[in-house]
Amino acid sequence: MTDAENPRDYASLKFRIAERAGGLPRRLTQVASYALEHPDEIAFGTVASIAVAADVQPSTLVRFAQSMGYQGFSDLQDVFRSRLRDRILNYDERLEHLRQHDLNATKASVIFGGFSDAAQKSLNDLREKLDPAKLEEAVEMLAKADTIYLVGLRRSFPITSYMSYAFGKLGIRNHLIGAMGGLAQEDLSFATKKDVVLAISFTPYASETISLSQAAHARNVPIVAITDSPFSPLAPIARTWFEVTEANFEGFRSMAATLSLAMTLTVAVAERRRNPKN
Amino acid sequence: MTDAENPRDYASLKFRIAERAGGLPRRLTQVASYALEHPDEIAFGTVASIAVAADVQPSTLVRFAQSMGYQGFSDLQDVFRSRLRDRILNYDERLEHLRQHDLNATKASVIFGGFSDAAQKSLNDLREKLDPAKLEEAVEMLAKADTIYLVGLRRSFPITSYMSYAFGKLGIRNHLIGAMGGLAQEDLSFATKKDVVLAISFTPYASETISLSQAAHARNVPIVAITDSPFSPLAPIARTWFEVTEANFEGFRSMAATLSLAMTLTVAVAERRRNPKN
DNA sequence: TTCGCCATAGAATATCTGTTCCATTTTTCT
DNA sequence: AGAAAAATGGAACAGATATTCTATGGCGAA
Repeated sequence: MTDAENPRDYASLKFRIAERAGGLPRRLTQVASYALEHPDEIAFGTVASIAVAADVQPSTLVRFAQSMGYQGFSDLQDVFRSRLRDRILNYDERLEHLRQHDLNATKASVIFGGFSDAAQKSLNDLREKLDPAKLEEAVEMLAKADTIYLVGLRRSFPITSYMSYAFGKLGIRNHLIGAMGGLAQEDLSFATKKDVVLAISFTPYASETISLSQAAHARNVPIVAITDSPFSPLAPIARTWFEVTEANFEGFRSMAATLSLAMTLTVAVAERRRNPKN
Repeated sequence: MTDAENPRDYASLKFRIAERAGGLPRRLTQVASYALEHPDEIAFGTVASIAVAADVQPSTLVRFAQSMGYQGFSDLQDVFRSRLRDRILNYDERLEHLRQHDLNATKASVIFGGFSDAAQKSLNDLREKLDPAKLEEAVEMLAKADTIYLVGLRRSFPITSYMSYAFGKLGIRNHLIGAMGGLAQEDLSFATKKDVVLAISFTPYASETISLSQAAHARNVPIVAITDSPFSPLAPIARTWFEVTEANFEGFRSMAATLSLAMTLTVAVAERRRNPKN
């Protein structure tokens, strides 16, 4: 079985694992998937600790290593360690690697680079200017809300739909407005001043998002907004609002920063509800 | 001596070593300089092997670790290892870290930092391992498709809903499956081999996404998949698939990398349709 | 010098580590 | 359904590991 030649670098090993995993016994498959998912654990852990984490017997780990063609677990572990060594050590090589990639870069991979850059830049921007006090205020409002109404259309809809999903999982009552049905108006008209509207809209502001928010505002429903400019129609009516300017590539704006903020609000609100005040 | 709180991250430790190295006994100074010069030896080696390499006694290494405020060598070694494992810091570690530098860090802003780090890391990971050839193949398939069926539920739904929106704006015929209505099966059953299914699913794979994709595959509809492991049920049925592993913070996975890839596919497909072949 | 103190070397030790082995269960094939 | 083969769990074991301990060496102060 030991093919005499077995992978000494992580990439080949990963390939071999993926290749053989199909025809492997149950427990060994379990190890295989754990290994690919937690390579760092394999690199630094001990047989015992990994066994616990992967929920198998220590002996299974050894058998797995052997079935991949190694003499024992330690042998296989070396490969996982080499991955970490190489990664940090050759930072220069990494740049070189990127530069080479650029040479035979396809159109699509250039686009990917562009979007990734835009995402990174957006994240860095928001990190610099996000005001913790405002964040705190928004979390407080949302945590106290009876029901959270999520308003976002078009480009913002993925954000609100994510929040709705996450809030749902966390057991926080929420209402996703303007999904598909179209009868958004109806839903939002139930909102009272004990609820909170979280409105998300960017240039060019979807008119429905704005009119819905304004209507809610007219009925004294407090509003938290995420938007991209002090001139946004959401700014004047929101009790607190965040300015998030996403970088764009070829006219397509990133959503990374907004999403990061959305996740933060979601989790922080859940956290606040668990231990209020503080 | 043990200052009760001693560095748990490499940067702070490095600083402390440099700071104290001056007033240290001969042998300990020797260890200090060796440690700073060969950090990965410390991370990977054993007390015995490092002792030989640094030309000191094993016990000296232990004394060094203790003089830096750690309980023993293993304790100090953990810090050197943390440098290599690019794990996202968890909430407690982050709080601890910020306590020293940034005093007015609120709970929510700590969370925001965590999500931003997770997003950045995910993007970097994907940048390194995304294969341009695969990307090209997927773009080609999608560009030739009659209709693109977008399949993604739960956590993946924001992604597909974004793509549906963007494709729509670009005039590319697409069908968003499993939105809200629930009659997803119906929609997808119209797909033929001239269409393409773009399926997105991550652990734990939403059963409906999987069964829909399998049904389409059985009818010879080509599939492009975005998933997180070679063991994903989407991998074997997809004609081409992308492995995207998002970093997570406190159990909530980032979506930044997936989104970046999704935007790339969208724009690249539109581009390809405008100038085909190329 | 002589004393006292700290640093060091190196052996001793108790713990932990990877590996092996065998009985038991599960799967496969006839 | 029964027999053979494979896979698994769990304990046993030999070797390696980090740490502790003690004797020795070096150095400054009186």
